[in-house]
Amino acid sequence: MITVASFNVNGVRARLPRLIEWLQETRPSVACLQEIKSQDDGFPTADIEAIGYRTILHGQKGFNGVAILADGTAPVAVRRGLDGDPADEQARYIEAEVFGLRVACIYLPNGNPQPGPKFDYKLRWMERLRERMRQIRDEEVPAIVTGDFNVIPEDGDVWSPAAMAGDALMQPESRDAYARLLGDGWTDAIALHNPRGGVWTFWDYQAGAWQRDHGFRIDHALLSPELADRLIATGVDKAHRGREKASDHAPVWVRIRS
DNA sequence: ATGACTAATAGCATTAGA
Repeated sequence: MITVASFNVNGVRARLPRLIEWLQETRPSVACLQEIKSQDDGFPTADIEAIGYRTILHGQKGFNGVAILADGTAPVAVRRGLDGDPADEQARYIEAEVFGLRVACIYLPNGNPQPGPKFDYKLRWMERLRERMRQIRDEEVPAIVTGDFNVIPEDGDVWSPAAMAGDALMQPESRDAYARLLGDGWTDAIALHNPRGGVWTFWDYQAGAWQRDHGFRIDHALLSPELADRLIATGVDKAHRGREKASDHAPVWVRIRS
């Protein structure tokens, strides 16, 4: 079996003890990290190699940044960044081959406040992502696109649709763009296994959101048709959100047949 | 009605997050 996990760590250096213990406790085959907030130079590669993981990165100073870790083997990078906007310098996409899978790790733009240039950037980025995902789909390979999508797909994916109504994460334009990805043949693995919703992957640091279970589902795992057939299980490592100095996201994972 | 909290920077206040 192969487990592919995704974890928005909200700063890899600030999160290093939590990240190391999560890797050791759950031992995913592949771990996709977002918001490492680190350049390649500052990434704690040695600490991660010391527990048996190899890393490839698309880093950036201060913000964003994505990485793919693999247990005992080095992921082979396929690309960093998306086509369609040469001026875009934000590190939000990395894609690799590992364990016979194509794995894309994404950190989709938040888009707040909306309307505005950040929301426009989000929607453009989603169209660029769609183009790449259509290319991957057309290769007919077992593939997973996972990470922080910053989209609440349905009202059942948020503790209070009313409280979040004005947020970029659940605007109709954001949801429609996400739905188009699924319409191209990708399967939302966590939604498939939780059809009634009510599963959260993010709880804000503010207003006691964790204690009140005021969360939403924005970290997703999308499977190509060739991989969806091999899906065994999905999960959210919710308990890790409640630990000391936790990220505001919990890790999510899918387990597939080898 | 508002704000709440956290991380990174080369800024000890500001930006960004979601």
